[in-house]
Amino acid sequence: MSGVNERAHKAAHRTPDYTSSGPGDLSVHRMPGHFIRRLQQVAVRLFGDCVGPELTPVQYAALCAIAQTPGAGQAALAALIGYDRATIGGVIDRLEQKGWVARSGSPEDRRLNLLSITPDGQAALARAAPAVLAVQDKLLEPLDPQEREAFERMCLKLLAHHLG
Amino acid sequence: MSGVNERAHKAAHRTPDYTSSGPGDLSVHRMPGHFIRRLQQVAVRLFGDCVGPELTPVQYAALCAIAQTPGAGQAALAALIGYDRATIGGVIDRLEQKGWVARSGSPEDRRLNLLSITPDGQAALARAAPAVLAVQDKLLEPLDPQEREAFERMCLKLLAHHLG
DNA sequence: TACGATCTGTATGCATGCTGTCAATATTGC
DNA sequence: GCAATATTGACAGCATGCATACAGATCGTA
Repeated sequence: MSGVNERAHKAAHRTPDYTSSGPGDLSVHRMPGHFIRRLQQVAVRLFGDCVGPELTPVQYAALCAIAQTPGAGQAALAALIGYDRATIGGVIDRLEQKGWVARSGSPEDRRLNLLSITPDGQAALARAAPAVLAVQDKLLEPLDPQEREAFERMCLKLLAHHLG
Repeated sequence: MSGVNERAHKAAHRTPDYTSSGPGDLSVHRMPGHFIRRLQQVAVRLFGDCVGPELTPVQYAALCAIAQTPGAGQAALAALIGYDRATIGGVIDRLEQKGWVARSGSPEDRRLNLLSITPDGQAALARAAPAVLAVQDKLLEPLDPQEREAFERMCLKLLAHHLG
């Protein structure tokens, strides 16, 4: 195990939650919102462990979306992956700084920053893809195939309800 | 619907994901890690909508843990709810600034900041509790009782595997 | 008892994330 | 054609989160 998020991880080892909390527990440890928070924490740590520090989950999602939707503006990109317009700016900044993404103005609409992936960006994406897929597998590792299918189906159901 | 996270929420409405993405989609929209990320986003937005801006999810969890574990230091508190030692400091700062939490040194171990909840903090906690419970319910609203049980069980299974 | 290992809180730096605001630019209604 | 409106990207501000490093304090042990 790498040192990513070592403190929070070690900390979690010291709590008895998640393995034996009793039915009378009214604290945060019984709340789905807290589960999701901790799962997000786990997923980010796994991503760092498997993919490495050169690409964050957010940057991967953005790079992926840019590759699949060439010529989109920042707002359109944010819409695609559910980010905020204010957040995506900094993400693109960092991807641009690495030379993986290029901004170019649009002649038709001078407000837009048309985004495109560079060859280096393509290479980085291809390099990271296997590890990213491995993360998804490790994440759901303790679930059997039926449970995985059910988990993903319920996640999609929740997202469709709250976002759709 | 309140205006919390309006931009990302409106953005999400414009994407066809989560309702009709085809089986050949290799993008981020098929990845459990991305689902969890979006669910976390939804949960935070629901929390803001139901509880209000005076208490964040993180602050609620911390306040809750302090109320249940009086006399714990910051590191112990962080371990209880899975935060980082470096993060909890700022959270406590803000709770202390609101007058809901008090720091006091320990005579036995002068490194420790013993944490305790104030009467105002107790009141804030009691005020927020119903809304926080409502958030959990709204979050899993689209799932029937069996699905909710299964979802929570699988979350706990995942967390026990990755943290335990 | 001295000393090294460990623990605690803090500070810094980086990366998300969201709110509110703003200027520039398009679009629409009249 | 022009005024009201909407959209876009940028910026400031606040709140997580984590890695790293540091100083003070404690603990285990030789």
